[in-house]
Amino acid sequence: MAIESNKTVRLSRQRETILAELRKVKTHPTADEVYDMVRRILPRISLGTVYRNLDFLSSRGVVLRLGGAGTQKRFDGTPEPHPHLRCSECGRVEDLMAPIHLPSLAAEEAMGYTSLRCDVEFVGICPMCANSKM
Amino acid sequence: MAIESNKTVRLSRQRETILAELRKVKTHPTADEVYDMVRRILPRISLGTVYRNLDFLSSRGVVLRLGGAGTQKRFDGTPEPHPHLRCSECGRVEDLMAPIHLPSLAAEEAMGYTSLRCDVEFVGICPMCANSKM
DNA sequence: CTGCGTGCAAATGGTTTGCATCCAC
DNA sequence: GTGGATGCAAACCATTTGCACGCAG
Repeated sequence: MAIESNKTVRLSRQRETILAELRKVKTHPTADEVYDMVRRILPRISLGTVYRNLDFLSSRGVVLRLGGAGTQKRFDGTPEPHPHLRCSECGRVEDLMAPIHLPSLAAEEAMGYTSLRCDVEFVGICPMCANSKM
Repeated sequence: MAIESNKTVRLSRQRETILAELRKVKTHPTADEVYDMVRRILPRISLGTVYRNLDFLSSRGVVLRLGGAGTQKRFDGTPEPHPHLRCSECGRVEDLMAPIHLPSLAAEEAMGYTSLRCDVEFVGICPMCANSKM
């Protein structure tokens, strides 16, 4: 789980395609959705490979793995942390357009934690779900 | 999934105990850990009941369900949103002591979302994990 | 050539659910 | 007495993993 940079990194067609597809969209797809997107290009790719590469890419900071409130994890082709807007009903996640002042922590407030980054997520009900609820 | 307040709410020994135990600790236990805590008092309680009640309580806003970056969900006996500190290695979650200015969103920035709340989570490596890594 | 990456399928593990029974109101 | 809540166990479903083969370097 630690950072190991001493292995040869290979650029397979699968890995390449997964990253390209993820960067192509502005949504924040689940692994399953990435699988669907990539399968249109590489029909024989397996879901396991998608998971492995999404893991690989996010552990290197190339993409962002969004933990979030829902069950499934979602992935973001933009590696810089930025605030998200999540619908608690349908689980959809989008980028927040309004610029937000990201809170940061002084060293003496971090309680000894290192490599700190900050996740900000606004959770609410999206217009579509608000409609279908009444 | 919508808010329904027209049903009789019953206070079972199990529900009562789960809430009491959750409020008793300052940690943010997983459902499994809550199960262990409550089982010391009600040995015959089932894990399913714990999940059902944690669900029930968090859907009513009595406790907080922390989505977070890890796999398992964690629960917080304090219902008011407040920033958390999560270790990316061991998954432990604690409250952030330093007061943080919680970002908020003006209506015109919310992109039509309603019932907005803001989750802020600092993710880093806790002192214990930092040690055992080298 | 080497060994990292893949496809496939089975295994895992947290969470949910169906059903008969129980008990709070 | 009645219907919400429980215990138990099976079902779910996203994610992970073992293994033999394939291909990038």
